Amino acid sequence: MRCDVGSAASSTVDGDDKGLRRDAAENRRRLLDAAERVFADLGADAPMNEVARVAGVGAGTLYRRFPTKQALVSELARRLINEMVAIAQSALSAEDGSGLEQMLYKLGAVTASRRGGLHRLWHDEQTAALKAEFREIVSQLLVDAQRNRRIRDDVTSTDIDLTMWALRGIIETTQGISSIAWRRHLAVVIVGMRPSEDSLDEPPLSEHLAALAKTQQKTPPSTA
Amino acid sequence: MRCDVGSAASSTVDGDDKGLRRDAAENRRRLLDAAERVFADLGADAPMNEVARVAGVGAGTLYRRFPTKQALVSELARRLINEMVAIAQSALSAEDGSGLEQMLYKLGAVTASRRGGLHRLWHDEQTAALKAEFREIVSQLLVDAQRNRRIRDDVTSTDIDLTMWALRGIIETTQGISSIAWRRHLAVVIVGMRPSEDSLDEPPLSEHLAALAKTQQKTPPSTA
Amino acid sequence: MRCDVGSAASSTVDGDDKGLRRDAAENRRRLLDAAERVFADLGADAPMNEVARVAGVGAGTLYRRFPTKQALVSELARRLINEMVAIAQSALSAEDGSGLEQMLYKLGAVTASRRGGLHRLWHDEQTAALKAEFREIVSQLLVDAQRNRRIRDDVTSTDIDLTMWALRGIIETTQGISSIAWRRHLAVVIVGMRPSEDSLDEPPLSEHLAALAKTQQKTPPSTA
Amino acid sequence: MRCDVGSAASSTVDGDDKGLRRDAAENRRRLLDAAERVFADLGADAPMNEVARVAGVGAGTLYRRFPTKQALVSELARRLINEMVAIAQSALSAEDGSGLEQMLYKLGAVTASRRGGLHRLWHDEQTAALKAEFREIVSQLLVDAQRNRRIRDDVTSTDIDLTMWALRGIIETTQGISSIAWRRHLAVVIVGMRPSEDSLDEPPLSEHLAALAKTQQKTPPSTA
DNA sequence: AATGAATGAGTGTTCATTCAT
DNA sequence: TATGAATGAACACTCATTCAT
Repeated sequence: MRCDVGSAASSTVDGDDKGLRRDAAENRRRLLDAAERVFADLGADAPMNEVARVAGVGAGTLYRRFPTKQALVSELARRLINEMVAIAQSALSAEDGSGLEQMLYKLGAVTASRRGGLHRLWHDEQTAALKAEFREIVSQLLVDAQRNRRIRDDVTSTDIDLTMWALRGIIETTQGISSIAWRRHLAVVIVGMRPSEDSLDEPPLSEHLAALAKTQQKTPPSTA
Repeated sequence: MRCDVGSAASSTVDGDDKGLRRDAAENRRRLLDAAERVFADLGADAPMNEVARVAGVGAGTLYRRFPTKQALVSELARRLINEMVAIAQSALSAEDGSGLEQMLYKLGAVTASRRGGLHRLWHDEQTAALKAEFREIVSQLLVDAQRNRRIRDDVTSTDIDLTMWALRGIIETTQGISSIAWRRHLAVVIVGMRPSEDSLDEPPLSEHLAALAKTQQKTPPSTA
Repeated sequence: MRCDVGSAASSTVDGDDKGLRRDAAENRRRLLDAAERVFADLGADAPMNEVARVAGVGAGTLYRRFPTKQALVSELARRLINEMVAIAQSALSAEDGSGLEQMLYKLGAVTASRRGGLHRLWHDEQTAALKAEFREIVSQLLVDAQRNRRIRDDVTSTDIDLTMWALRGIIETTQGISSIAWRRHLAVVIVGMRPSEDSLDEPPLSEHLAALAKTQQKTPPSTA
Repeated sequence: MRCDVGSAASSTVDGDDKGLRRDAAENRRRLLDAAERVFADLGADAPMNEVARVAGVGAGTLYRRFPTKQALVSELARRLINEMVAIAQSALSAEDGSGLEQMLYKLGAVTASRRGGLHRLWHDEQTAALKAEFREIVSQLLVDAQRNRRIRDDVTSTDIDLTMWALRGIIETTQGISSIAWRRHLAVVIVGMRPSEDSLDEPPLSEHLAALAKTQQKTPPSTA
């Protein structure tokens, strides 16, 4: 029951093909799609030659478009986060505060269709601005959900981050077993975030980070 | 004097050194400890030579004990699951039904301390028997928790699997940022599993798998 | 309309653009100038694409004019020797026998301004005729200098060759350190060539070559 | 009439094989000799694989001994300068002031036997200390020669540097034509350095460098 | 005719694995 | 039996050259 989604990857949200001749632009898209599939199937350390082969071009062409493997991976990250931003934005139109939940389900689906080694993508430096944009929208969705009493007040937007990373963990583990196992976990998590009398006994990640930042301000940076 | 014990899986944490001379057994342990540290520090594609170096032996000795890198990694998986079994067993002694929750927190801590790329270990064929043993205990813990009204009745043991995989996803992503971020998520999940009036709108993974198994029985296996 | 003029070598500095449309001729000159600059800056293994880029043309245009990199390099050699011939000719007008010395200083300056990896150019087959022309003039200059008692009689024109190669060695080594270090060595060499009582204890290169030629006549050529 | 001197390279002056097993030490020497021959035949950008092939080992063995190509080249440089130092030292024993001249002839012979791409070796950073040692000895030889009236007083030790670089230029150009052509040029240069009434009209390199250093002290370094 | 995108063999380098000592 | 040197198949990346537009 292998599911080579394949063409689903083509409908992405990126506009950086400007300034390229037609065939070059098409090649660029072909390369990115191939990379997505190859990294999905073989993991993040799949050979660049394999990406080129699947895209049906020579290695040189791949390197003409993406000067290093890292650049290719970064571009995949950018495409992914672009998609995430678009999903989050479209969730803003929900009027009953359910936008956050809608978004999470859609993000899970997108992540599952990009089964590949997306581990380190989140921390890619190149996408900082995009991630900030994404977080901004998530914050709005969260406030909206809380105002509508769908999500408890002590949930923070870092909890949404954790949830996405959690779903990724499940998706990676259940590859080839079930492509929707993550939905069950998300259902549990959403119930856990609903207003209730049970207290959340752990502080949110944001507090850890704040504490960490404060520590680093006091101690002189080790420059290592 | 090959030591491919394989199915002889016992529930001791490090019980497979029997049949080896004392020094050889110690060598074996040293190698596994070194591998754990090296994979944690350098990632799963750390060189075998580095493992040997840290263990203080020659590469040949490492390969005498573990004939391939995969064998070494599998053995790490076995050790990890052994530890998980031990943790689960010790949680059985809780009398108020909180054993499941205790276990999850402890498993998270163990996973976080094994930061290395243990992604695919869960599906390692060699550990099937151990995993069955682990699942058996988890089932008991779950029943116990449900009998004590700490966990809602429609939670299944596959939900515990999902939770562990979710924690792994978070741990991998937050490496170097926070070593306890996963605890917050676990708190949310546990609240989500508490008896409540909110329904879980998604079927558990076990149902997917059952459906899948039924399908595969009908279709002749593709032998691929 | 290939332009492999080859043996039609004239003594003009840039005379091989005849038969090309005006713009093509200009393109050709632009390419050669670009190549000179690029090889000077980046060394002899600078990429052809860089040459094209600096020339402001596409790679295809470069390859239309010079079918291989070697062809481009050979043409640079031809240009250089053309320049050398011109310098030698203009030195013929000195009336006091100092033409040879003037020429050597000017050749050094030209070589220093072509810092690029022009090592093997001297032996390029394409320039044999030009080199013969150059040697002819050098012989005249040498005779003139000897007649004027500026150069001792046992100096041969191969000594002038050696001197030029020596200057090239210095120029290559002192690149970026000093662009005129070679002048000092040339001054020493010229003093060494002045009539004096000190004997030159080594036979000139011409004798080695004569001996070599005689040997090869006896032994049948190995056809390898 | 190719002359694969070959084994002449083995009698070098280096003692860095200590701490290696016998076979490894032999391999190391084999690799250096092979590198010398390969770089001589194919130029400095000969493939590392070719060096390994000629040495009769795998690529990995070459890289075990020399972690980068640069390291291999540097080691060749070190061996060469070591030899030069030894030659210079042995020239110190001449009692009539002819040591400098003896040294130059011997250095020429050594350079000619290392026909390969020795261009950049002289400026290799790793050998600064060795070069200082060499220069120190050359200074002594020069003073000695001047005291014995064999060399004029306005010759400086940078003139000896220039002479060596000049010989290298000749040797590279005359490869395969004559292996001793450089001797004639050296004879001319030595006569040019003998005490005479002809003045050297150019300042020595040392003055250029001093001027350059002074300039750089005044202008703030451009950090480029 | 000019362009520059595409090609693919080749380069330096790494690392799982083998084997002589 | 333990060692670590040797191996050679990859891998990321480059560049001379070709060819569709």
